[in-house]
Amino acid sequence: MFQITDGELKYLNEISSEIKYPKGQIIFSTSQKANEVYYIKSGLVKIYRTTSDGRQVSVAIRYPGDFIGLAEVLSNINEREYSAEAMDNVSILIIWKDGFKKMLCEMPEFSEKLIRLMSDRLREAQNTIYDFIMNPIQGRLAILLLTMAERAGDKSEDDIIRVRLRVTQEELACVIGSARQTISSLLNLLKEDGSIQYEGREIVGVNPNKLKLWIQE
Amino acid sequence: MFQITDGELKYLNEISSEIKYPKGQIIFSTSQKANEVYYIKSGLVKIYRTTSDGRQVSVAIRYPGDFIGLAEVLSNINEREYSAEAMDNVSILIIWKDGFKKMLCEMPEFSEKLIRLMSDRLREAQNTIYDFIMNPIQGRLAILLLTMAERAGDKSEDDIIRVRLRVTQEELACVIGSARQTISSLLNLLKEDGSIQYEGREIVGVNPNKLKLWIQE
DNA sequence: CCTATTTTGTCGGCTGGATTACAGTTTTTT
DNA sequence: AAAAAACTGTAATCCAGCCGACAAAATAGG
Repeated sequence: MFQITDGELKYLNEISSEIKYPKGQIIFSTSQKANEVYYIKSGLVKIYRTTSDGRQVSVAIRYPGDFIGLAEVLSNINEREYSAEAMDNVSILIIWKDGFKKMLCEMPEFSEKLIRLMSDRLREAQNTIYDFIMNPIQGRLAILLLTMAERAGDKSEDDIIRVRLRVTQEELACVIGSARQTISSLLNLLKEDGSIQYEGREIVGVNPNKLKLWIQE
Repeated sequence: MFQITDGELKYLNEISSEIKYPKGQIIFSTSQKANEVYYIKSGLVKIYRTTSDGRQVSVAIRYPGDFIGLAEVLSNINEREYSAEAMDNVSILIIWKDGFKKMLCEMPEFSEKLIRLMSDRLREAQNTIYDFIMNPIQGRLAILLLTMAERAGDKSEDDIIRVRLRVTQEELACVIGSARQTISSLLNLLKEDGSIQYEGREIVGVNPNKLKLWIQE
């Protein structure tokens, strides 16, 4: 998928400043002015909206190497539609709109790549919609854990992916539109089944092949 | 949102050929080669995938003025991930990949607009995900009818939107991930309520304000 | 115009998963 | 180290909405 080149990263570094957000900190939130985009150097970020009755609904999780806050800036929308929060200690480059747009003009290959990036994200979002329709909760959870592991973990020699996912059940529930208690039982089910290695409050390994058995295709 | 200029349309006409598809005809389908994009001149098109057990799941509906088949071409994917079917009698321009990419190079403003288009679509898809999590079936149905009316209907002097939506309940069910029978009762409920005007098998008018009362925000 | 096919209405039964409730556990704060 | 706060496990209850079944209506096709 999308990979930034060294040259592009160098350019980015010049026009941006690096900020570190501790776990739980809000990076931007709904209806703020959308004057900048961000590039994640390390850590996980959740994109979500808070509903009128106070619940959170997440529509995506972003990983190191991802841009966030792009959609509003590229659509020329003034206000953020979603909020972003650090799920970890996160290190981020903040890039002002004008600088970013200038970069797009000066580096046409980057601009081309950005079309591909947005296109990839659209396909990803459509697949999420598809998965929501097709899969009951276990399936959605399996898909989520699988993608999180693939993007945040290291493949080891056997086909188990080693990770260190410190995510609360509440957070998982928000992403797949479910209740915390349901996640609790399901995680233990997946653990028994050997689909995931789940120690204390941390997921430390997932077995993709076993997990996939839970997913409706 | 995205609007094509006369100049762009003229260019498109030169590099494309027009095809008419009767209702029900498949325009492209999953795992075919993705060598072209399409521009809808008239009619509605559903983007969907057929599941292993034969059901259809729709992830979007596209309207006149929309491109379809873009994501695979822009992501440089070889095979279609979704299928497209004419929901009406549809008139479409078919534009070959090479011609389209050439157009992107020759018309940089168009290329810029395309980024905005993909960005709009991503936001739209994210909102769909949000709505799926937040809304029970009535809400999703209300949202669907509202967007269909807004995009395929004409606003009349009062705030009722006049449309002519000949869509089966089955098709609506596929889009919101529900069962046909449920749609049947809900449509009649919305009709009684005055949210929609529903005669025979056709939706001929919707009242946005009343419909919105069914939607969780 | 008659027949075959597709679409719609309706109605119980059944169930996945939300909700409520509370106790136990781990982490953070003081 | 104690107290507070945040997170997790489990169990009982309840209901939105899926499913199956079938009759009625509309459309299409010959």
